[in-house]
Amino acid sequence: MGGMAAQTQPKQSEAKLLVVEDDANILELLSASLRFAGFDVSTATSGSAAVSAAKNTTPDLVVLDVMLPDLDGFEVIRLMREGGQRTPVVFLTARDGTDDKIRGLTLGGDDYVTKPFSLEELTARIRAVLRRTTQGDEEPSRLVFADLELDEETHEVYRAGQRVQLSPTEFKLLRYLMLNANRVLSKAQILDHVWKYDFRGDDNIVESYISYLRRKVDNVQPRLIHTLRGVGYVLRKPAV
Amino acid sequence: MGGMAAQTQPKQSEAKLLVVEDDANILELLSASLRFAGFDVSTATSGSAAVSAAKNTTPDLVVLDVMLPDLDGFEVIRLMREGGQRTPVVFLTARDGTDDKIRGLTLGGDDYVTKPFSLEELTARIRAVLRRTTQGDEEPSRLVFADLELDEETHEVYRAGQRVQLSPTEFKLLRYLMLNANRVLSKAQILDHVWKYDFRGDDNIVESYISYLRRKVDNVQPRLIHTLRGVGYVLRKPAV
DNA sequence: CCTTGCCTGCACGCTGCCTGAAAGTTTTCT
DNA sequence: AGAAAACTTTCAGGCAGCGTGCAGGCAAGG
Repeated sequence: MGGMAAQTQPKQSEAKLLVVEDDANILELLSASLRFAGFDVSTATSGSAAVSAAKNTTPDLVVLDVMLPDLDGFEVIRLMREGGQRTPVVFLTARDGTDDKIRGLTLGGDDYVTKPFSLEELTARIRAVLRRTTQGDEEPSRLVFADLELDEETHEVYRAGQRVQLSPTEFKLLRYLMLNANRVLSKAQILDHVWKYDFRGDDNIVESYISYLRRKVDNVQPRLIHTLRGVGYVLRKPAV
Repeated sequence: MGGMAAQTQPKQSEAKLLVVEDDANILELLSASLRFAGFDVSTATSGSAAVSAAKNTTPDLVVLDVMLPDLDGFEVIRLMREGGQRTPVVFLTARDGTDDKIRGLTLGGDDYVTKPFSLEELTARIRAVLRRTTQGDEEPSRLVFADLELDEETHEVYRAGQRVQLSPTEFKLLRYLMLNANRVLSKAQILDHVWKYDFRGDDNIVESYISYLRRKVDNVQPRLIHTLRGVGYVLRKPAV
């Protein structure tokens, strides 16, 4: 089921990202999918390379693994900002026990995501940080499709004006559907984006969550979540 | 239905700050978060640099480490004021010894914070000093959300008109929640802002204090402190 | 009619969260 | 200074919500 599926994410983008990660597999995963999402991505595989890359390319945001072979993430940031750069950061951190270093990562409008993460989650954080730190631009945090509304900041969801409570996975799935409204998404694609990259389960879980979502947010007319047998799912208004 | 969208950081000011600190990590911590809080921050890493920076940039307030490699903080202030500047100061000081000298200086409307400090505490002091020294501005010292009131100067808290006694940490946590009302705060974020930067404990302490706060200030309807499982906490009026 | 893919109820185990209580620390009082 | 009180931090038990797999049933398409 692995395959990475191509699609152009709608908007918010053209932002320049610098992705810093020493694990080649994860770096490839990240740069490929962030490019598809519409970002202008450059990469580095060490802290010192990251610092000089940041000087040359002046990215709008840095995706930065805190655990690097040479410098750690904090040093990288300090050096970058010593040079007068105010670049916001989304840190990548390991989730394991001895995570002493996981302090101060949310300061200055920055944020972090723990490994393993889902691409949905990472891109959501990136969007949120860009929204916060890019002034004047005022990218809305509220996704709207038909009478369905989802607020990325407050995690509130409404259908036909009614508040609906969603679990974290339900929320991520719905956000992914809404960001890709009118686009058909295969189960493999959904699994690749909404579930963590180390998930080794079965497609059926997507069916389950589609089912949950239908019960909670698609129990009124018009139906918005549609099944395309043998192909996937799509969020769209019924055919005219 | 939905909440009121878009809030910007409590940015009380756009006030110009000069931050003087020789430890690179702490300087980065301070400048990043004070900038995000809406201040216009410039920095210096030595006493002599601070004096000339103060002459050039004429800050509204100086955040000043008393222990510096060349001059100490008192010298810095003396030189600055010899030049006719009467800039207010928030000192950063180690917990031991020289308290006496500082006590004297707080009489002029200045204040001090002992290391290690929490960002909540530092920004609260900065706001308080600016409030005192900036005339006419009339920044209120009283935070109000629904029937919850918190006075930053007297440290009094009321819920539904009833006086409530809070411990220092409870007070700081509630103030942080109120300053960020309607914004979802992760436990990591709360830890980063409300607890001292050298705290090496775990998230559970945030849960404990949320629990204490609920018992003291959120034991009546409507409930204002809400848990978002897997995401964080938020202070808001219940959904419509 | 049969095949294939999808839907959904159910059950199990896990995770995140809440809270009481104990231990450790700081502050206040005498 | 010593004792008492207040506060902070940790630990552990309990609980509800959640993620996941399974299996029986249903619908669509040939």
